[in-house]
Amino acid sequence: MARRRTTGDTRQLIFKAAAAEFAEHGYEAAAVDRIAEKARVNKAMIYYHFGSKADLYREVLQDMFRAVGARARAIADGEGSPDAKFDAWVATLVEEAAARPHFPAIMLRELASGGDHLDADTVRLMDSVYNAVRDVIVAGQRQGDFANVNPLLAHFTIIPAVMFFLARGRVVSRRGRAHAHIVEPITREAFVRHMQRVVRRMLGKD
Amino acid sequence: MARRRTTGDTRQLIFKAAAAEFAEHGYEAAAVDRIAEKARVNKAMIYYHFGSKADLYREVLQDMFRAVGARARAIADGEGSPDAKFDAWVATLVEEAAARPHFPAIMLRELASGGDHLDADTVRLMDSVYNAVRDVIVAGQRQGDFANVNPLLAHFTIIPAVMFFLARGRVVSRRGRAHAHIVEPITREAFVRHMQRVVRRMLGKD
DNA sequence: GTCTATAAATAGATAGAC
DNA sequence: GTCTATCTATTTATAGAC
Repeated sequence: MARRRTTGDTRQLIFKAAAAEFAEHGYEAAAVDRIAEKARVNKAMIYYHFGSKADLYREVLQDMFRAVGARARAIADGEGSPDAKFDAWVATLVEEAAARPHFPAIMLRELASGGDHLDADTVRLMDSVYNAVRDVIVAGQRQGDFANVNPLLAHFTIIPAVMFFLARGRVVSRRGRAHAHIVEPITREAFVRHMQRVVRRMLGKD
Repeated sequence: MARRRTTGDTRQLIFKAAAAEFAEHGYEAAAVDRIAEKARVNKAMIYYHFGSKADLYREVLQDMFRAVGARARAIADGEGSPDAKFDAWVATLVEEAAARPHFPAIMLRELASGGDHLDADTVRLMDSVYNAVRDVIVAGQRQGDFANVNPLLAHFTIIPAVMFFLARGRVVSRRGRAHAHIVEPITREAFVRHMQRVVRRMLGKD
C-alpha cells in the first residue's frame, strides 16, 4: 500500500539525511542543499521544519546521545556482576554505534572542533552516559571487584577505541590501500572480545 | 636584529597557519582566505608556494606522521624491555601530540571523513608508525613477556585514547560546562600513568 | 506545507601588474 | 615573489506564490 507522505515522514527524511551529511562532512562543511537532495525534499522545508542548520544539528546530536544514554542506564541499573555489565556495555556501545553509521564520525568531528556546537543540553546527555558507566565502576569498587581506577579515565579508554574502530571501517574499505598493515581488516567480533578483555584487565584488581 | 622575510619564512608561516586552520575546521571547511590571514600572507602566495589547498593539506599530514613515525622507530630499535618501550611510547605519543596542538584534531577529522584526503604516501607514513609498535609487540611475545594480543587491536586501543584525551582539552576549557562530570579536568600526568598501566595489563600475560 | 526565485556572503582559484 | 582585482561556484537563508 503506497501512502501519501505525511509531515512526520518529511521531518524524519530530513533528519536521517542530515545525520548522514553531518557525518560525512562535519557541521561546518555540511551543505543544507545536499541534505535536501538526500532527503528528496525542498530546501525550504528544512528551514520550515527545523529553523536553521544549527538547530537541525543539535537535534541529531541529542538523539544519538539519548539513545546510548538510555541503554547505558539500563545496563547500570540491571542485573549482573560489574564485570558482566562492562562486557555488556562494550557490546552495546559497538552495536548501537554500528547501527547508526553516522554516530562515530559525528562524535569524532565534534570532539575535533572542541565541542563548538555542543549546547548545555547536549553536554548533559553525554554526561548521563558517563554517569551510568561511573555508577557501575563505583559499585564494583565498593564490593571489592574493581581496582581504584579513575572512572573518567576508564570511560575515555573505552569510548575512543570504539569510535575509532567503527569509523575506521570506511578508511579500510577504500581501494588502493592493500599493502599497508595498518588498514588490515578487523572483525567486529574480534574487536569486541579484545575490548572486553582490555576493560576487564583495566578495572580488575592486581 | 630584525631581518627581512625570506622565502623559507613565508612557506613556514603558511604551513603553520594551515595546520591550525585544518585542525580547527577540517579540510573541507578550512578556508584558504583564513590561512592567508593567519599567516599574514597574501592568498595568492599560498597557491604560488603550495599549488592548491589539497597539496597544502597533504604536506601538513605527512609532516605530522613523519615526526611521530621517527620517534616510534627510535623507541622500537632502542634499548629496554618491551614493557619499558611501551611506557616510553605512551609518553612520547602524548608529548609529540601535545607539542602539535593541531595533530589530534586533524587525525580525528581525517578518520571521520573515511580517509578521504589520504594519499598512498600518507598511508605509508601512518603504517610506519604502526610497524614500529608491532615490532615491539612481536618481540615481547617471542621472548614470552607479552600475551598473544593482536598488535593492530593493541595499536587501536592506544592511539584513540591519546587522541581523545588531547582533543578533549579544548572541550573542557569552554565556559558554561562546569556542572557536568564528563568535562572534569584530567592532568596529563594522570592520563599518561593510566594509559601506561592499561597498556601493560593489555599486553601482559595472565 | 510545499514550491520557485533570489538575495547576500563567501568559497577556491587565477590573471596580470609590478 | 608579492600584490590587487576578479571570475565562477556555492553557501545559508528568506520572500512570496500556491
